[in-house]
Amino acid sequence: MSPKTKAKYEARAAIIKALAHPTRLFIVDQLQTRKRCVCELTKLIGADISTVSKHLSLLKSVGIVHDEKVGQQVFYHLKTPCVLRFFICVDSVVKTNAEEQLALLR
Amino acid sequence: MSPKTKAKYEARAAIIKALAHPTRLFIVDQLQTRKRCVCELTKLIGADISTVSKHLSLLKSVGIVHDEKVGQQVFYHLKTPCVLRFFICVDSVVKTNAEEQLALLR
DNA sequence: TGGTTACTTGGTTGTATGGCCAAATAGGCA
DNA sequence: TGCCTATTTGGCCATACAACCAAGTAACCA
Repeated sequence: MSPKTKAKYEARAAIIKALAHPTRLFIVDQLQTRKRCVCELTKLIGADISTVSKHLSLLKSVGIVHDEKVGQQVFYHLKTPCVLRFFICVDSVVKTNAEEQLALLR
Repeated sequence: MSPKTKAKYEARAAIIKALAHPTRLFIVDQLQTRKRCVCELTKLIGADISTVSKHLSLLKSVGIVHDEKVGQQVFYHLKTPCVLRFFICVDSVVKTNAEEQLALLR
């Protein structure tokens, strides 16, 4: 693989890696409808606020979300809604896997 | 997050995680046109064959690729081409990031 | 059967990640 | 100013990942 090709796939992988965590997927899903502050997401997720903050800053660093400070709160919103369409594909893979598992038991 | 919700996002994350590596993204891209054997992919990638084999087995374990033994060779093919569409979105994120970087320099 | 090729698996090592706690920063309000 | 709330950052620890090498398995061929 040439250095140029490698760089291309590394750039892509960095973004996909940012999505490759259950909590961050949940966050993206929650931001689908509207922007939310860190405190709200923290309540929904049920983890330490520092953990949630780090997940958000990772999503922000790769350009998936954007943040906006309003008073003391920081609101995050989804910058690239196209990632949501991917979930449909992912869910179809999950479903197919489950069906194949079932088929093996028959 | 309820245990059920958590399980849903964990299942999704496992699949996305499998894609979150430059080599595996390259493999998926290569399998887009046709199935390929491990030896061919190994040459294209330029890593140890054991490394490539492990990447393939990970992709297989989450249901993204499928393998087929023909003589001594094992051919892998893409089972879920919908993942390719995601790359378009990912590339748009990469592009937007680059443009924003440029804008900052102006 | 013995050797060669293709691939997988096990072992080891270094590095990255994710979680929490604690401390630092920043904005509002009394 | 001083306190309270919201958020980020640093430190620490446990776990997971990726790479290579070496050894094991499987199919073909002489």
